[in-house]
Amino acid sequence: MWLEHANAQLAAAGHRRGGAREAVIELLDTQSCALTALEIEDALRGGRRVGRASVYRVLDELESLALVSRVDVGDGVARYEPQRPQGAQHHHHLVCDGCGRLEPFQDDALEQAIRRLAERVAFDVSDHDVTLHGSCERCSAH
Amino acid sequence: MWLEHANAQLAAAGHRRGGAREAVIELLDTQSCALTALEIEDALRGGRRVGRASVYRVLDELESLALVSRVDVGDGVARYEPQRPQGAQHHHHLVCDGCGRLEPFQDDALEQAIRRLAERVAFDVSDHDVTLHGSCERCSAH
DNA sequence: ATTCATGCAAAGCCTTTGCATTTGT
DNA sequence: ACAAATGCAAAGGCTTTGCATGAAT
Repeated sequence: MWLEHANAQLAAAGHRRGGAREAVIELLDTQSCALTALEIEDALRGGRRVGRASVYRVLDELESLALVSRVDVGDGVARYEPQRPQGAQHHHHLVCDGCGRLEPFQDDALEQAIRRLAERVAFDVSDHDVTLHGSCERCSAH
Repeated sequence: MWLEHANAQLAAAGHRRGGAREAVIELLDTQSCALTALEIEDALRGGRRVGRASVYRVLDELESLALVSRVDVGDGVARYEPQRPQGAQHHHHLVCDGCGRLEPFQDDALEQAIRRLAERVAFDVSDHDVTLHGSCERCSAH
């Protein structure tokens, strides 16, 4: 679904197809949460190897077409995840400051609060990120 | 107010006083929004000069005592701002993706949504960040 | 006198860029 | 054939670390 959407958008934007980009898109399509560039490179180690620079370049293209969103949870590493059409599977993240675990969540009340907020500020808001920091179940046990 | 609080906490944690840290704390105390390490270093160029490494080390100490909070708006640079007691002046950020301008905002409905959300998730939530991306008035004009 | 705080320079890490090569159309 | 896509290596930028010096108690 997202894969087809992404390919269509890329074609419409006048991009040629290429093996590296195809591999990155196929991988992202199977993910529900965010991956770092390095994780993507590693995950592709088995199949179609993709150079690190290409991973970054592909992610950059995809981001500029709003096909992926960049997530920054504050550890200095950028993460990327598919941005599905019509906001499907739109979510935010819980980050465990103990072990680094990343977990997605959805919350309608939060989204509504943000929509209302976006209307009253001077900015033309196009996107938003919410990150909850804390300790996951496992780390809290200690 | 925050300055005193910060110094008290540092003393309680067994830290000695030092010129570099004092300078950083005094600067942060006058700020209402987040600064990068480099901005802090530059701002102190006139008075008590502080080495870059010291800026980072001081910020790190302050963060681990929850005296500052680290804000990451997605441009790959860490920003720091005083975390005042009792959540005073607690706010989040609007980021202009055009010019990089950073603007704080407060919203009670948003905070309430996050409080409720924090109760129903498996994590022990200690903190949260909200970033709205978009275009500021000036950039939207073009 | 000890031990912590600081500064400088070097090292690290993620990310971007330059350039030659390969690949798609 | 032409231009875009890719890979490698080098360069960049922010942040951290090592080590010697200075300051606080």
